[in-house]
Amino acid sequence: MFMKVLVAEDYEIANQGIIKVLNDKIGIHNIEEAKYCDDAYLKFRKAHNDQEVFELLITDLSFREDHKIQTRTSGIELIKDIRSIQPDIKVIVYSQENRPDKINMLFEKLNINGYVCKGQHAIKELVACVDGVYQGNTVWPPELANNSAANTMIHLDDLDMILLEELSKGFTKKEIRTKLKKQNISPNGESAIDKRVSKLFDDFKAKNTTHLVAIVKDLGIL
Amino acid sequence: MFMKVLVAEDYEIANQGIIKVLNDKIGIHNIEEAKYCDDAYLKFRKAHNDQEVFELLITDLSFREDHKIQTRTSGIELIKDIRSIQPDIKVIVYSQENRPDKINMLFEKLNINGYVCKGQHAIKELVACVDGVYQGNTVWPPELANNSAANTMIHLDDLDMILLEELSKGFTKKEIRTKLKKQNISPNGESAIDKRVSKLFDDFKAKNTTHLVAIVKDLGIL
DNA sequence: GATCACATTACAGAAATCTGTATTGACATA
DNA sequence: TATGTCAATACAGATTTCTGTAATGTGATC
Repeated sequence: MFMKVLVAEDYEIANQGIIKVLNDKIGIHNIEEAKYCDDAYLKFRKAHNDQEVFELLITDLSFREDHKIQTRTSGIELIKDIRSIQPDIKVIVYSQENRPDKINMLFEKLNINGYVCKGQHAIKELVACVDGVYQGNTVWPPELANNSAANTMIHLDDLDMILLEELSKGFTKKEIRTKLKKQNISPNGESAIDKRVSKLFDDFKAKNTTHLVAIVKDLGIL
Repeated sequence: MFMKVLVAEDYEIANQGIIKVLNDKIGIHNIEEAKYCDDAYLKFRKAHNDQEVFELLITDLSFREDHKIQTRTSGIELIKDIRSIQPDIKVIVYSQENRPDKINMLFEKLNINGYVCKGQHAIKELVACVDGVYQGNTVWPPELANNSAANTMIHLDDLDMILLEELSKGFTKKEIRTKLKKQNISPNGESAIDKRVSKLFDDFKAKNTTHLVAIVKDLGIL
């Protein structure tokens, strides 16, 4: 089993809960906790420098902001930063998030190893997840495993994401086209962009750009 | 002090945490708990019918959905339903939400008596809040009390909310105008609507409708 | 009653959106 | 090589957005 684990979670109670589960149900005792992303990153760096690396990171996604100024404000940044130094570290996300698109994104873009939804059965799920990840598996939350949601999901490529992002920032399609040309991203023709956006309308059943952005915001894609 | 309290919160751990605080720190022992809004409503109704009314409701805002089909899915509906039967019941919201606009809305529209943010100092805040509410005060979370945020906040009236809502659903301004006329909501002239939306652009520093909707979605106003 | 401030309304025009059709080029397959 | 498919592109138009100006109405104040 994992020998050394880092837990990043800002709510003290949840943090202690995770540690207790790792202790009692799995028998992991070498655990460090952090209430802030930056704090977690520092502990990770120290362990890495001391050649006593963490084998598993369990982290929340959203960290409440308070008086302490943080350079990292979300678990996503934390994961990216840590993985850039130690690519083989296993990562389990423990979060409130239950939107399929977003969870899917975590597995696809960040290559996380497991996901546990905060909720009524979090303890059982967490134990199963840690076990599974230790055995080298990718552990999806039960709500999404074998679920058509992940398969029938609308696939958005980088250009789609750029378009959604820029549109939500209020840029016109002409402005976006100019930006794309500057950055040598193709396609960047007028009609190609129009068609892409129209396809997004179809995918999300949106009536117009405003509706589209509202929908993807609700889905948590943006 | 309050003699009978109803706690609605879907996470068992948090639920127990609230009860423990009420027990240990305030000395309230007649407490009922509910993990679902509907369940909370039923317990409320039963107590009301039995003439053993609750004096205080402590509720979360968001309730995770699971296999049980619920008619009420948010604390907001629960509060409205309960207040429609027993208008003088005191209500404290205990939630993750930390967006000033939304919290402000709870006080203004729902007339809640207190608000406690889930977080690092929730215990202390909850105790102070229950005390304050018992003394007849309205208790804002410390982050917002005496804070300019509440005062400098952009004031949105019903029409503003309708416009934001309809725009986010992808309706054109012409369609919205027609709707407003049908429902006898004024103003509903072309230019009045245009001007309202333009004012929203100014308020939220939005470039266009799409940008506006993205901003208010991020702020949680929609 | 006169005046001022303010909100609603009407109208108008430039810009952007959205939806078509038609053409071109790249690529895989027979 | 020939063919079919798909994406990118060009172009066009009808609709909507967004921003002005000007006219009208309403309510408060002197």
